[in-house]
Amino acid sequence: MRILVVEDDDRVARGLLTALRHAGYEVHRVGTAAAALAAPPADVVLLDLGLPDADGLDVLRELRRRQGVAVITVTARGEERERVLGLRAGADDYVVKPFGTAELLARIEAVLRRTRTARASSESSRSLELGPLVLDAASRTVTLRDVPLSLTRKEFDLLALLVGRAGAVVSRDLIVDQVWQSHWEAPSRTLDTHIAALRGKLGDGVRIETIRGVGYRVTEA
Amino acid sequence: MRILVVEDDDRVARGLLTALRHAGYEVHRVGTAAAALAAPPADVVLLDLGLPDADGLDVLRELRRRQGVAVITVTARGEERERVLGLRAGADDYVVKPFGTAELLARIEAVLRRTRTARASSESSRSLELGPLVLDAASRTVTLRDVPLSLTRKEFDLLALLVGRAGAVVSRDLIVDQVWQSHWEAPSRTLDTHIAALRGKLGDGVRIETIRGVGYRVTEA
DNA sequence: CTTCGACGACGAGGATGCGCATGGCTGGTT
DNA sequence: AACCAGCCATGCGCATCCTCGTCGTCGAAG
Repeated sequence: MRILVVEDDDRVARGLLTALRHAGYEVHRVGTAAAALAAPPADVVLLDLGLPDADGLDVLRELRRRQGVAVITVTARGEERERVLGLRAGADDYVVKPFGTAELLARIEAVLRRTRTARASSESSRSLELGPLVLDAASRTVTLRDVPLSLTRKEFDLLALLVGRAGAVVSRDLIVDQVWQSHWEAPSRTLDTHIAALRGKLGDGVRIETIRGVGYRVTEA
Repeated sequence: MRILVVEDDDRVARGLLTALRHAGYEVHRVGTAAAALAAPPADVVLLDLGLPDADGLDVLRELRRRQGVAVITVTARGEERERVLGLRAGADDYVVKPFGTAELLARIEAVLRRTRTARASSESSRSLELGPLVLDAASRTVTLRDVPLSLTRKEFDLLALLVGRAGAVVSRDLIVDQVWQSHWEAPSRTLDTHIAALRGKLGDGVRIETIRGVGYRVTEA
């Protein structure tokens, strides 16, 4: 597993490299945004949002465009706005300075675990089918009986996850983990809302069953 | 087939090892509870409940937590209380000292026969079968003679546990431990209620026997 | 046969989890 | 600068499920 560290502070960077290499990763380090975009491909990018030569968010968006790379942002304490912007721009997770090695490694492993299936499937087929429903990951398009559907981002991610495990029950926890990163604790009706939206747009054609107390399951109608 | 013998008495242990090895089993022996839990995985554990360094029942419960291992308890004559407690804690069978080699081998084979299907299926697909009953863990679906059944959450968990150990007695305590975590103390008719619901939905086709004072056992009708 | 303990049947009460509608917020768009 | 689509939080209503008490019944032991 290769990790790219984008960090301008030499001291911080050196500590990171030592810890990560010690954990068995292959690590490269760059200090500028330009170098980050030019660096060899990695599986995970540790991105400091406080870079000198460019807005870290631009780097993040560009990295996000390249499929299959996971991004963890690094921000200084208190810069909550930066963190949120990072997540919205597509970061998979974040850590706040100062952070411990154990926490960082845990988050790296969690992100890798989350993105493994996505990465594996994105390298092989990239298109899912379930009866009259066809889902193309590359173009993020959905057709139902050859009629294109217009889904929002969350709706697409949610449907892709469910169709990817069609026939099996997908727990609410897992859905929140994958579609929304950072599993929030507070019970919320947000997931239900998106499920309802999907049911509305899919009409019949695909059934989304509720498994009370567990999660959801999609089956061919 | 690997057998783990947990026995502190050297003389008894030596006799067991000889007999079991002669019967063609691969046998390991430990003399303490701690060593038992640290030992390499086995298919059957012969557990002496009269251990010096810990309550044998604790060992039993921990072993039971590891799927696919069968446990036969060994107790001294007359310690009826121990035997019942052992069964309640999830033992598959028991022998009473002093016992003959023939009886022991017969019980081991019987236990292995009972648990084979459960072990094999748990390692391959996660779907359980018992005669006309098919239970799929991933989709949480149940069919009886190809007719889908609608079970509630507790009902499904309960049935899965029972079918997973089909043919063996599953103690009430163990059921409460697994299906409801945190064993409640107050005697309550909750478990009976769910058993009754299952019996109603399964009709014939599957028998759920009551073992008074111990637990339940499911068998093909 | 009697007695005792455990289980089965049943029926509320309460708890839980979900669907849905609404309103505020934010980032992107024209 | 104003607008708008998408997203998230909240609250209420409802259906379902779980729980638990009581009583009747049955099996086992003496």
